Amino acid sequence: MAVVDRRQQVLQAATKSFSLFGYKATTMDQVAKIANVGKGTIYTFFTNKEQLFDEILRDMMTEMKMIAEREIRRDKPFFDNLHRVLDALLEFRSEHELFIKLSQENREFGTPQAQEGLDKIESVVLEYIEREVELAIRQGEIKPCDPKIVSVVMFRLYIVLTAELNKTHTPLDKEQIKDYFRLFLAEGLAQ
Amino acid sequence: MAVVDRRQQVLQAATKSFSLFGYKATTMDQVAKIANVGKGTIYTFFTNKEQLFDEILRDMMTEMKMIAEREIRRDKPFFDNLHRVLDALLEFRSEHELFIKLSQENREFGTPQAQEGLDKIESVVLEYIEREVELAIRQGEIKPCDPKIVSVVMFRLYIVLTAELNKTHTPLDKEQIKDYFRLFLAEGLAQ
DNA sequence: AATTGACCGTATTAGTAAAATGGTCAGAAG
DNA sequence: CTTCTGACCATTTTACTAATACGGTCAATT
Repeated sequence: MAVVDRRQQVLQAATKSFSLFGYKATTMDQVAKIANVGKGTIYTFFTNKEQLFDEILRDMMTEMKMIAEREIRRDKPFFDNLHRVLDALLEFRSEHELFIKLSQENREFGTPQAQEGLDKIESVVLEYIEREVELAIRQGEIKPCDPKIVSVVMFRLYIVLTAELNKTHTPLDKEQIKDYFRLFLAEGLAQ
Repeated sequence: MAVVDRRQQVLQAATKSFSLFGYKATTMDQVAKIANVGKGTIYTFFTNKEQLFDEILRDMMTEMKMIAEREIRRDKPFFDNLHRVLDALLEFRSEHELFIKLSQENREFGTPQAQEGLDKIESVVLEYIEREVELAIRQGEIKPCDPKIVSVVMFRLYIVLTAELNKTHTPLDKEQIKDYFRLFLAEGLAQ
């Protein structure tokens, strides 16, 4: 069995366990067991638990970035691109599971590593959105505004529509999420 | 000293303590001391700590409702009223202090009573916004949409602009908050 | 050379005694 | 008699300690 395979096995097992049980409740013994690997093997690829977690987050963000890049057409309007990226991201439930589990762990236990992980994801996503918003402003596609504020609002709107709303409301389907994104961000409520 | 005065003293002292230290860190001995009252006196007006807390929340919500009612002119447009109410509410820092302390307590310690209190406030506010949004839809002032979703989004937008943003951004002043409220809710970003 | 799991020191949890807190009420104050 | 109070009680929370679990290592094994 090649080296890459074992490394990948560990990575997959850890991703599964972090998504299922969160950071704290995931033990290295457990990861080794799921990966069908001796515990020591993990430490030939990753210096420690935190670094393993970090690598998973990095991979997740890389994949999300790839999804976004793949959907963005520079010749198309900003809101077209936004909806296409949104659409593609909404298909990737696996990324969301880890994100949602970390949110939950952070709320319930306040695990610092969960908080740090979420902050890292958020800052990367916000940076990305911010650059796109800046571009859209320069190209006159959207009104002049502070990209920092707009990116935060867009991100929170995404969280509200995909996750928070589900506590009191039946979950929205993909089309509804996109419709409300358009309503609030593009058109506004006013008749 | 009249009965009402003592009751009011207790209420004021408790509000102060809850706002300053949160629910859990507020002891009945402390409230009695601040109010210059024997501990037993508190229990002549309030059955227990939770009920005292509840009454304070109720008072707070009543005052917020009064502020809203005072600003709403039924003959004026929806967004006019929205901005006037927002403006008036943003002036009342005292209400916000308790709200912000409870948010913090909930995040840091997960005190159940803090969570319950916040939920209560949220549900009352959401109900209020929902009714207003329904009315605005019926009068054709805003586009047809689910009032439940719109009220949640409006509430979260308020939280983001007044509180969450301050972690990474210099706090917005009242005018900026109103501007962004208009931008996202009324007009939309699209040129 | 790559892999492993028993092993080590430290961090977390469970268990318990001590302290603090919510709530009561007999008696003091008016 | 009515109002108010703080010492008192039962229960919860905290501080301390012993037991367990965990992250990480490395000599032995494949």
